[in-house]
Amino acid sequence: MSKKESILEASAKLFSQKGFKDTSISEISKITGAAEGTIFYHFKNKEELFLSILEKVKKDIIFEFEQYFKDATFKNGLDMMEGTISFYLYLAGKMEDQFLLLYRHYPYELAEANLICRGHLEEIYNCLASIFERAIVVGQKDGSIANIPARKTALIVFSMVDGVVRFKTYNLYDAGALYNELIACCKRMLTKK
Amino acid sequence: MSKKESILEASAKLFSQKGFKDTSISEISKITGAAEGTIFYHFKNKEELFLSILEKVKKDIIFEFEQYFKDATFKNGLDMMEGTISFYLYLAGKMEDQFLLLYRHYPYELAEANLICRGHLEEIYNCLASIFERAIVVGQKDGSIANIPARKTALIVFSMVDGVVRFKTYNLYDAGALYNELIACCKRMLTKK
DNA sequence: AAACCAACTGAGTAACCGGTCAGTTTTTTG
DNA sequence: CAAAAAACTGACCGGTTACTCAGTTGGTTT
Repeated sequence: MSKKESILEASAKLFSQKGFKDTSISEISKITGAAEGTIFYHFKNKEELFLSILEKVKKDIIFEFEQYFKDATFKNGLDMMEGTISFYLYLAGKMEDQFLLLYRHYPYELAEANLICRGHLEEIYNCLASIFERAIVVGQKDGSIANIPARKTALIVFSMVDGVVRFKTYNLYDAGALYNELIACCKRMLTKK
Repeated sequence: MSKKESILEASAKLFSQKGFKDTSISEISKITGAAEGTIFYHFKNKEELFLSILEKVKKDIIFEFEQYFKDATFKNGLDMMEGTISFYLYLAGKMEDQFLLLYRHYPYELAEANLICRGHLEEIYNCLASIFERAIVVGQKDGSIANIPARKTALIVFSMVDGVVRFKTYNLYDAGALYNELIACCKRMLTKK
């Protein structure tokens, strides 16, 4: 692995686990074995290093969902929603560090001043919301999901699933223990009476 | 207002809006007009200043809910749940700074090392989860809510509502625009088929 | 072998950080 | 009013921060 790659990898982990401000360049230098100067040779400054990491997170998340839907088949829209939630929870575990980065405040604070950062975040959330929305639209066509506002309901399902993942992140509750109930709640929410 | 109170007020706002690490003692000093030494006269160190703020947040949130339930009357458990969600969203707006503080990572990181911090957080979340749970239990007795696991479902409703508030906090979606749909989703989730 | 160049180095810098402390001012008490 | 206590001050300190830059390295081209 090149020095640049190892800098990206190490700082992604540190930014996720400790936060942007709490991660110093000297720490990244020590872990990677690269001199501090090397870090600034590859990245103009600390902020640009962060943006490179965020861009990778965006690409990785979108890629993973694309791969999942490429091979997956569903009985109907409701089944597709169950699969989506299930995969989201799986991914939040597999890509724990990347998700943690998105649960921190720094990206959203930076997004207020930096258009590139804002663009990455909007792409990520738009992609995720659209995935949930698509399942609802499909389900409404095949009759497995009730006639409810697709986009708004998608956002609520998304925030529900994401909320459970966050609780786990903060060590408040175990998302795994809530899995069955989460799916059951979601089904009651989406199906016809 | 005493110097100590103005230090607490100003630093609560700054810790919420900028984060713990990004708020310097000199900044608190400038805003309050208190000398830096005065801050350390009233609070042993920066961490203890934070704990004082967190304790106040805990007391305020619990007090607000107590006040609400003291005067409120509900038709049944489902109505109680609607009132609870509604009040939670109202409170998240009214006490925006205090909620923002709880959405940051610092409290949870500190909680891993500091038992007092952990205690405050557990009290807050336990209180909130119990409020949602109580509405479900009441609803199951009067028949307005289906026979579903009360505690687990309460956690899911809580994380759903909280997730929507967070999205608003991050300027991703407007929680207000989702209000009607949130209540509708919750009703479908809780009522019998 | 000489010239070239991207990759890399780490000592150095100015700014800032949380925290201390000896001393001053204000308030309370006897 | 005087003495004691509490509140307050800001210069000062050692340590850390992001970032710079003059110089070195090692592989490729001519």
